[in-house]
Amino acid sequence: MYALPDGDTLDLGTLADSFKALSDPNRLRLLFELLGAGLEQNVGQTAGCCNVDLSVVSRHLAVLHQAGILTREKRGKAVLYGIDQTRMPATFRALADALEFCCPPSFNRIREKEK
Amino acid sequence: MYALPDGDTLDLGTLADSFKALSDPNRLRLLFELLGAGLEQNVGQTAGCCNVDLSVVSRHLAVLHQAGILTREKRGKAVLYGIDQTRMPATFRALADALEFCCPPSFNRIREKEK
DNA sequence: ATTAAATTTGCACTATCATGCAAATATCAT
DNA sequence: ATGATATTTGCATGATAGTGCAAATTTAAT
Repeated sequence: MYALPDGDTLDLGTLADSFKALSDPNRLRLLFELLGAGLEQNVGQTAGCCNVDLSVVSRHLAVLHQAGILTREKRGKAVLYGIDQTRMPATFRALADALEFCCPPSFNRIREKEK
Repeated sequence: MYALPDGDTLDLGTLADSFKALSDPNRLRLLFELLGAGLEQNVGQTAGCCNVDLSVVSRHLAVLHQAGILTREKRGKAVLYGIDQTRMPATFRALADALEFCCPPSFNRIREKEK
């Protein structure tokens, strides 16, 4: 559990799992596919972005859901995935802040000069 | 190459590599160690956060540097690592925006109702 | 009840990764 | 040069991950 400057608190294991879920190119393609669509899509529809077996897509989407990145909803015989907006946006922003405000203003500039 | 709403452009392979670098608990510990310090530290100093061999820490820090997350500077017989503020903060913010603004305002709320 | 459509699961295979230990390398101090 | 300190590299090992294919499962339609 890590406390961030803005008061947010991050669980390390959970965070690592989220990043692991995002560490595969095909999973990133699936995420951007859903981002571009702006709507929830079923497994077959999102599969268009990736040149892999449908079963692989199914597994990838499940991983992204498990990691809290996608929502999942059963709708008849289809399964709809969408962008989960509850956790990741805030997490990304907290990390951006942490990286930017951790160090003295001259931090990276000084390093550049010394190269 | 993906274009984001705010005009930023993301290379998928590079992004996947960054996330992969952040997908290991010990590497996250090292990152937060440096964040907490707020200063550049050498390998031995950062190693305190992780109960692993020093060689493992050395490799982890190298991975984080390769991924553009840490800066690396040789200083005498020591190697100093620090937070690299050039790319990741902007990337995290762009992703946060993309996730938040991709979908209609009611996106996740509707899903909740239907559960 | 059968059939069709969408998704998941089991299995096998290959590749990559995290780790520890020992040896090697680099740099500084004496 | 010798020795000390900091880091890296080679090697082996056990674990995990991405993938394709075939079979199983679930749900809707006829």
